[in-house]
Amino acid sequence: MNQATSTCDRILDSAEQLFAEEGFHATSLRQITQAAEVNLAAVNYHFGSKQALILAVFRRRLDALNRARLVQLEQALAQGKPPQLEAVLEAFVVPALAFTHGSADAGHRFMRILMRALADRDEQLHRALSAEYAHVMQRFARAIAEALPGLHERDLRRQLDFIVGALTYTMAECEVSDGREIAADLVRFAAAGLRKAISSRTKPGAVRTLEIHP
Amino acid sequence: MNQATSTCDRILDSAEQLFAEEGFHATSLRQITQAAEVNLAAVNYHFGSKQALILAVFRRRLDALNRARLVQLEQALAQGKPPQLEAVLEAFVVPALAFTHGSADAGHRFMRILMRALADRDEQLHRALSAEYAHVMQRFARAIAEALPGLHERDLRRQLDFIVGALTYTMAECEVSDGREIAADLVRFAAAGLRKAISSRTKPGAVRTLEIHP
DNA sequence: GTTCGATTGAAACGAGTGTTTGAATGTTAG
DNA sequence: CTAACATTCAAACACTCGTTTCAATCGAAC
Repeated sequence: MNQATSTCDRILDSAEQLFAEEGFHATSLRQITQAAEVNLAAVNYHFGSKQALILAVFRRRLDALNRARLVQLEQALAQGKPPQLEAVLEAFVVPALAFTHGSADAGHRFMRILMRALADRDEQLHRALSAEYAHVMQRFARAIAEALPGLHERDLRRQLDFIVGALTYTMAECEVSDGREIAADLVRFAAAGLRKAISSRTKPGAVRTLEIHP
Repeated sequence: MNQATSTCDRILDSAEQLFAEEGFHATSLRQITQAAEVNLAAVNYHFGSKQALILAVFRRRLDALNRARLVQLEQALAQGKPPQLEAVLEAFVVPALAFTHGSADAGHRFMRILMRALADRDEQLHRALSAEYAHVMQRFARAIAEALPGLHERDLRRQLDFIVGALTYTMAECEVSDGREIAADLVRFAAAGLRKAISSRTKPGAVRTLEIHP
């Protein structure tokens, strides 16, 4: 509203960076406002409280990330009647490393924040996370169920947790430059795991199975 | 040294529980000492500092966990010349939910702490974690390489990260009672992913592949 | 120019933090 | 018993935290 970047945005940028580096509780408002070159009281004036700032930092990126995921998912669904499993998984994984709005490693930073939030037991933050994610996860679960008929929804939900865990941990831990390669590996890894889940679940006694991956 | 549980142990128990529920930075020494019914100064007397207490909480469980993993891995390796992939993965996954020394959900609690530590950027804690884990991970990587000849070590390391992420996230997030079932699913999931990785990497152009799971 | 609302600024508030201190207490060996 | 040591205790230390307050400043509408 005034200069190159508004006070609100400068606070959000600095908070995002410091939260990723130090954590939510370990980062003080004085660190944030000093890095953002704004007054200490600006945080409580614009956001109300530190907790509200944390949520705001979250929503800004998570909205964009999940929107990008859904867009790519629609593209995948539009291409084939029974959607290609790999295309669905790519729609979930690839935007996680490509949605960087600002600097090049903003995605990496945010993944670190996301992992902190998942590890955190903060109720309010957890509920806000679920609210953002529940719709998206359900949409992807449905798409995967279409691509892999025969997989029970209850099992599917757990497999999705595996993928979320692997994605979040790996993206937060590894080098930024390897992002694309990691995503490709994870898609392959997850696709194989999902296909095995269906064949094992439908025939639990069969140890010798045969799979064809088109 | 004196009663049913020593001061040190009571501090470690209370700290572990509170760290899992609230996080490292969000938990104060006064909360811990009050829950443990010991004097505030006891922490600094017995452990030196809060940071040292965090490391102590960690080492106590992680040592036992990784020791149990290696024992089960040796059993798996002793059974077959080329080790069974599923047996190797079980040796990594199952102890994570079975190593509970004290109360029934101690393992669940510790997984939450472990996830916090992985998310945390604290250098000292991270180095301590690597020191505990590096040896174990290398041992498992070698075992998996034996079970799956043809898989490059560089790729294997990344697949292991996927498994660690999936295990930590799922164990920390889900119900305690589902532990055994989750472990079985994760082993199946990971085994399929690893087998696909080797076949995809050796023949990168081949989209139509065939797999037999003995 | 004046008025009014929104924003920024410097300073203080009260509460909570990890840590230290020094005396009191318990425990063991000579 | 007593000396020496390890442990516990209550109190205080110096500091940082998130939040609040109130005056100063800005920007437009009248």
